[in-house]
Amino acid sequence: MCYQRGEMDYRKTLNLPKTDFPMKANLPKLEPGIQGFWKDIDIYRLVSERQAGKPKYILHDGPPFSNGDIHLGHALNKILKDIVVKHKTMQGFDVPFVPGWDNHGLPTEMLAIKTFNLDRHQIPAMELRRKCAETASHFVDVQREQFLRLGVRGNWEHPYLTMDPTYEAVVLDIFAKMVEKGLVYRGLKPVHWCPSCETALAEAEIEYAPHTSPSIYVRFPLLSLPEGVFPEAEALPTSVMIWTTTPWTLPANVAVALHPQFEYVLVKAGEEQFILAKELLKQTAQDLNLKDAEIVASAPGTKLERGLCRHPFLEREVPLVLAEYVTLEQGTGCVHTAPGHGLEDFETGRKYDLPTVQPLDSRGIFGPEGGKFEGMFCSDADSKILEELRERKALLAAADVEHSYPHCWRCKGPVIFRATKQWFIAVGKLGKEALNAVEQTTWVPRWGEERLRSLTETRPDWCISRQRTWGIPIPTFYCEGCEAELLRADIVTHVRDLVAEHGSNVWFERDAAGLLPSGTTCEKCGCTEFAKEQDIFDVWFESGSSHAAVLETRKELCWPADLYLEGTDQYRGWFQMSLWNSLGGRDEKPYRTVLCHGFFLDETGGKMSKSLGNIISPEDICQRHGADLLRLWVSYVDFKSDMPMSENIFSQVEEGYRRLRNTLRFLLANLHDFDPAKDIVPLEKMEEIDRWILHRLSEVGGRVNSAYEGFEFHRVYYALHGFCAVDLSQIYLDSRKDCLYTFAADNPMRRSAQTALYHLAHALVRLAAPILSHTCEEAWEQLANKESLPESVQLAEWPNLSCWADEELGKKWDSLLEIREQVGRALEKAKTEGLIGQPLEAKVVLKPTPEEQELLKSLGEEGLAAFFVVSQVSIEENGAGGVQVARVKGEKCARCWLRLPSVGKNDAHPTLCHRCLEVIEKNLTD
RNA sequence: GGGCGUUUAGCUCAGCUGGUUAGAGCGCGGCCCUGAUAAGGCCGAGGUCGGUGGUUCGAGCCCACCAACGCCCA
Repeated sequence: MCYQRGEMDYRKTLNLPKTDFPMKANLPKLEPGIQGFWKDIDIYRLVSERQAGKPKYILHDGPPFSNGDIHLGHALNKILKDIVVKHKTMQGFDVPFVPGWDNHGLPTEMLAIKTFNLDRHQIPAMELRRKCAETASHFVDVQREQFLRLGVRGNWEHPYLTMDPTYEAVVLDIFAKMVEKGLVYRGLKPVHWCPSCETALAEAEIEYAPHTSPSIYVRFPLLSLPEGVFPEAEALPTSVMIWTTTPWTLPANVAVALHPQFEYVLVKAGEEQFILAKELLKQTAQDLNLKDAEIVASAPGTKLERGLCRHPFLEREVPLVLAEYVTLEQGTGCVHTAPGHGLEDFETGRKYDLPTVQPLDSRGIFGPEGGKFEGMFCSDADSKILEELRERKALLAAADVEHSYPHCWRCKGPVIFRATKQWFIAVGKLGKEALNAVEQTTWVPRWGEERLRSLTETRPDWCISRQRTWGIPIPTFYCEGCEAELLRADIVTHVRDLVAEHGSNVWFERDAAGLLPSGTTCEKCGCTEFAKEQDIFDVWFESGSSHAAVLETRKELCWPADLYLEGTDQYRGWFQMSLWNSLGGRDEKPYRTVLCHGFFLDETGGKMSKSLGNIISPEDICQRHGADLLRLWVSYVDFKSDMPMSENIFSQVEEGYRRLRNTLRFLLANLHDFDPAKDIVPLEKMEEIDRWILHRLSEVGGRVNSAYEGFEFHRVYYALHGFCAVDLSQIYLDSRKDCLYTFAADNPMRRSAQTALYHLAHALVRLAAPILSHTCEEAWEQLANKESLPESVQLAEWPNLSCWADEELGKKWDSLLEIREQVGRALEKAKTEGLIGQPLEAKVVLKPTPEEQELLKSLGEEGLAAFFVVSQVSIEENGAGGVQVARVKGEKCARCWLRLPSVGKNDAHPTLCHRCLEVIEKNLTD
C-alpha cells in the first residue's frame, strides 16, 4: 500500500462496520422465508428431540372454534403462548405444544347451513354433519396457516381436534365417570322455543323485533303475611298487584317475586287495599286511575317473604318470594313468576322448591294441565284468560304495549319460553371441591381467583343438553314401553367404544338396538325396545374434556397442565368448564397455573368489533408490518389488562423495533473481522468499560429472565429496549466507536471491545428470541456464519450472564455516568454559546473533588475523552468539582477526526495524529 | 342491575411496606453529525397521578362514594 502526501484516503484504513444484516428488515417479505426454513428443518421435531428427557412443562392450548379466520385476539393468545413455550424451552424444559381446535357447536352448524345453503329441517342429520365436518376441517387448515404465519412453534402436523373419534371417545369416558358418580340427571329447564318450527332455539338463533302484547295488572288476593307485618291488611280485602305482558303464562304461575331491598307499601284505594313497590305507586295509580290511593303502611321486601296469596283463577296457593332481578323500571315491583316459562323464574323456583308448571306441548298448545284452556294455542289463550280474570274481578287494567320481543330467526314468528327436559351435571355436589381447587391454583393476575370463586359459588347445575345436530350425542336411551330413562355408565362406555371406532356419526347411522349392548332390557318394565336420545353435548363439555382427551392420550404430554393461558372471557368459559369436567371426571383440577389476558381496544379505549368497523386483522398486520412487529406489540403492552391498538400505537412499536434491530446490526457489523476462536479476550484482560457493559448485560439479563418467568413480557421489552437505547447506543457504543474504527484491527483494546460486542450479540439474540423470533433467527444466521452453532436460535439455550456481574464496577460506573451527564450539559451550553460546533471540537477540563480524583484517573485522560466522545480531557488537581469546556487546540486528524496536538508533527502524514500514524505505519509494514 | 377488573405526560409503561421538586422510553420542539446514514448523538418543553370526600404530621399509593371504559352474567 502506498499513501501519497496530500491526497490520501485514510477512510479505507479504518475498520468501519460491515454486515449483510440489513438495516431495513422488510419483514413481510423476510418472514415467510424464515418460516419455510423452520418447516424444512422441522423445527418442532428438532426441539423435541433436543429437549427429550428434560423436565416437562405443559402449556395446554385452549381450542379456538374452527369457523372463520383468526382475529387479533387469537393472534395475541397464540403469540403469548409461543413466548412462554420458547422461553421455557431455552430454560431447559421439554415444552411440547399441541395446538387444538373446537370443531363442534352451533356457530359451525350455522355457518355450514349458510355456506351450503341447506334447509336444516329437510336435510338428513348425517348429511348436515358431513357438511359441518367439511366446514370445520377447512377452517382448521385456514387457521393453521394463519397461526404459522405468526411464527408460532407447535405440533401443527398433529393438532388435536374435538371432532376426532379418539377425542370424542374420551368425552364419553368422562361422561361415564360422572354417571357412575351420580352427577348426571335429567331435569326441566326453560329454553327459547319456536312453536311453529317446534324446536328449541339457541341464543344466536333469536332475533329481537317489536311486538304488541297485552299489558295487564292483576290482583292476587292476599291470604296471609308473616307475623306482625302489615296488620292493617286485615281491615279490608287486600291483594298483591302484579303486572305482565304474557297473560297466557298465568296458568303456570306459582309465585310472586319481590326485591328484598325495595320498599313495599300497603295502599288503601276505595274499599280495598293493594301491596306494591312504593316507587311504582305513582305510575301504577295513574295507569289504574286510582284517585284516592293512600299509603297505610310500608315494609322492605325481605319482611314479606313467605307471605301467601291465592292464584287469580286456579285453586293454588302462591307464595311471596324474593329475587334480586326484580326491577323498578315498570310494573308494580311484584313479579308474576312462572318457572316453566322463564329462566330467572326457573332459578327462583329452584331456590324455593316450587313446582315447574309447563302446560304447553311442542306446538305451543295447552295440554290437560292448562285446564279450561286445553287445546288452545298459547297466545290465542290471552283473550280467554283476560275474560276469566274479568269474570273473577281479578283484572285491574288492560292495555296494549309495544316492546322488543324475541322472534325465531327462521320463521320470524314470536318465540316462547318453554321448560323441557334436559340433561344436567350436578355441579352443586362438587362445590366444595371446586372452591378448594380454586384456592390451590395459582392465578395470574391474582384477582382471577376471586373471579372464579364467585362464579363457582353461585353457579346453578350445568345443563349439558343442546337440541342440535353437530356435536357428540348424549348416549342415553328411553324405554319404548314405559318411557323410563336408561342412563347407565356401562352403556355409556359401550357407546364410547363404538365412537372410538367409528366416530360419533355411529349414533346417527344406527338405531338404538345397534348402539346398545345386546340383551339390554328396561329395569322397570322388562321391555327390550329403546329410543335413543336426540340431544347432543354442550360444546363446553367437549372442550372442557380436553385436559383428559389431549394430555392423557398424547405420549409427549402429561396430566395435569402446568399452565392454561386464555382471555378474560374464559373464566366463565373454558377455565370453569374444564374445572367442573376435571373434578367430575378425574377428581382433581386440570391446571396448576391459570394465566389470563385482556381484550383489544381501539385507541380511544372503546371495544373492537366487526359492527363498529374498527377491526384490524392479524393478516393485514403481517402483510404490512410483519409478524415480528405484532409479536413485539404483544410484548410492548401489559396484556393482563385490556390493550389499546391502533396504527398510531403500532408506529411507535415500529420505532422500538428499529432501535432493537439497529443495535443488533451495529454489534454484528463491528464483528465482521472478529473470529471468536482466535480473537476472544478473557474477562480479566478486558478493558474496564467493556467489563462494565457486560456487567450491565448481566443485570438486564436477570431482569429479562424474571420478567419472562413472571409473565410480564412488557418488562422484557422495556428492559431490552432501554438497554439498547441507553446503555448501548447512547453510552457504550458511542464511546467505543473511536476504538473500534480507528485502532489497528488486532489491537488488544479493540479486540476487548469486540469481545464485549460478541457477548452482547450472542446474549441479546437469545434474550429477545422468544418475542422477535424471526429477527433473531436472521441475526443468528449471521453469528452462525462464523462458528458452529445449532441450526436455529430456537435450539439455543438461555445464556448464563451472571458470570459478568461485578457490583463494585457497576457502582463505580454509576458515578462516572453522572459526570458524563454533567459533561453533556456543559457541552450543550458551549455549543449554544458558539464556543464549539460539535463535541469533538471541545476540550473538557475536569475539576474533580478529591473523592472524584481517583475515579477519573483510573480511566485516564484519553479514556475519558473517548467516554465523553470529545477530543481532549484534562484533569486538574485540587478542584472543587465541576466541568469546564474549552475550544480544543490542535488540528483535526484526517483519519480519526479528533483534534489533537500531535496532528501535523509528521512530514509523511501531516494530517494525522500520533495514534493514527502508528496504525498506518503498522499497516504498511504488515 | 350484579361480579371482576382498568384509569399516572400525546403514546406505552415504572413508581418498593404511604415520606423531599412524580420517573423511563417513544413521539414532539430545537441543535449537532454525515465513518450505525430511510441511521446516530445532545438539549428541551410536556403530568392539580379519572373525579369528589375522608384517614394521616404527610397519599399516586390506604378507605368511601362517583364517572368512563372492558370482560362475564342478568
